[in-house]
Amino acid sequence: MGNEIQDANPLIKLRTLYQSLRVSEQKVADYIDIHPEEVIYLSISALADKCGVSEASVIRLCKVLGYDGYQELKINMARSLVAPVKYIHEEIEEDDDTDKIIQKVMVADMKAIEDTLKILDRKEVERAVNAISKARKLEFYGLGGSAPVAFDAQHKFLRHGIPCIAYNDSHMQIMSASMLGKGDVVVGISHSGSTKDIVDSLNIAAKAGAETICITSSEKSPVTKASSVKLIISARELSYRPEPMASRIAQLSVIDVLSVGVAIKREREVINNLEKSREALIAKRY
Amino acid sequence: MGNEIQDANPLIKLRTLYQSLRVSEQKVADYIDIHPEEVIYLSISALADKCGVSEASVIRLCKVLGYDGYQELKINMARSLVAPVKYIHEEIEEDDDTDKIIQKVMVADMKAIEDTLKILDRKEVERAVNAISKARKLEFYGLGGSAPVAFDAQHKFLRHGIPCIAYNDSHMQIMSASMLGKGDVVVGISHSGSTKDIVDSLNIAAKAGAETICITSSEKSPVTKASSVKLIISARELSYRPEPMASRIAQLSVIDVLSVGVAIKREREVINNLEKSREALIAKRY
DNA sequence: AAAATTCATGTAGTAAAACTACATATTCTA
DNA sequence: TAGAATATGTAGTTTTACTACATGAATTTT
Repeated sequence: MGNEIQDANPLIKLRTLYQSLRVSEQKVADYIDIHPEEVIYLSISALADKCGVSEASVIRLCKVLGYDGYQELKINMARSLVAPVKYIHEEIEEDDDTDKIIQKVMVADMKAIEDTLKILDRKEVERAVNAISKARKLEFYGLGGSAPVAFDAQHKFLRHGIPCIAYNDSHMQIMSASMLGKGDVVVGISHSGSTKDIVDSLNIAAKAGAETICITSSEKSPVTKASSVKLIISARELSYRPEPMASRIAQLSVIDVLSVGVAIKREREVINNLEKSREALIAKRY
Repeated sequence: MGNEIQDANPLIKLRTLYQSLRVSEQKVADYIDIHPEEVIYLSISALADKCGVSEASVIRLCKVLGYDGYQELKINMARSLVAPVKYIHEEIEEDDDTDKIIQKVMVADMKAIEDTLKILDRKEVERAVNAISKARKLEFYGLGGSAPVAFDAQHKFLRHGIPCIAYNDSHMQIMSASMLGKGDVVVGISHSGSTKDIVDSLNIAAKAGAETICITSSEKSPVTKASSVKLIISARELSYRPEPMASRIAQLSVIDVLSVGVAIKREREVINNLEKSREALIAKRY
């Protein structure tokens, strides 16, 4: 082991050194150049055979290229061969096959997180984490597609030992909001930022003295106006899907961020609480 | 040579099969997971030594992963390693600042989707889409952290006009499962793949004649055994968070895929149904 | 042009690596 | 606690990678 040039692309080296190679080595070089994909699965004897030369010549070639032996050549061949896949956001076409659909949908979901990562305001995240860490009571409000996000959040924070509840019933939301007070925290989740019931509940909660946080895709919207902490996510939806799918993924990722942020803040208690709930769940498993 | 799965990323395979590995194999898997760069230059005996197991165990691991032997594993490791992605999965440290936390958590979430994209079986997706498209009745079962995923799915498919319900109550799941019949479809969601109640419900549903689909991170697990269609997701969790977060993101992305897949299959009706439900919601907005 | 020298290549042998079959140990089950 | 099933290691075999050397071809020198 331990060669300095070992990370250079072997195929390129092969070509640059070609002229200085002996005839038998050139035969091997030729074969490798034409069948790189095959070579990485060949043994030295098999390759020598295919090229009509001796194993020794193959080894000599490896050394000339700067490798310690055939294994190292193969490994470096394999490394250089991978085609780095690029992920591009693409619209779904009606005649896409399953492969295409999987690719496009999942890439859109990834990009939603990537885009959100870029625009998410660090200061706002910090403010949200601080508020939640100290919360007496924590509530999540979501309707329709945002309801599962709210429940996901509830589940995460419950595990952290924070008194927490999620509502997807607008009446319950308003009722509960009116009973909040100082030190309580509400998180309203609305993709559009214009869900009337959520806005109402946030306003009521704020009036009652609670801290209001929103997660939304719309920077200037009724929901952001009604919130003191604004977590803005970004997601380019596939136009094929007229409803927000990618943004829900982004919302959940933001929940993850809050969850970890809070966890770190409450380190020690949290570790204990997680252990407790995990133990309680073991009986539910095989 | 000649294995069908050989192009899947071995590191990802390692993780999806981890739970089904023997202890000595897990030791090797751990080492590979932490030192992938080193392993591609190690001989089988050196690796066995470092892991404190026998060479035979290393070979067994290779075979479990679907390779013919250690050489093939190494080659495929090398091929998968090159991805010089700008986003790198990194563990959370206790003294990370907000910026770092946001970055690490969201990258972990993105990677979960990326990894899942790589291993998700196209054929299984197709089978799931076909079954759901024709389903008389569609049910989603999830408990704990998987419950929000089930509800998210319910929401999506309801919008597509498919009779659909999600349960996060194990009693309700079993009851409902027993009342299913031919033409009905059940989707069981379990990260670990070992949630007893979900497995029971799936078995009952299968006995009743329904098609059973699972979404899980564990390729060989009670849940996959109980399902005729297996959707395997991959997610490397941040060790800081002892519960699955990234995998839930991946699960949701798979739901998105199914949703779009089904939508395309049911093109015309779907568009109409979406219009209807959207109109019905407009009254709820400003 | 023959001898000497250098260089290219293959042969045969060796050490190590990869793999197999089996024996032993461990764990699970009844 | 016996028996079965499973997991793991041991020891032996085959294959691979590599080395040292021998042969032969090409080139140079006298």
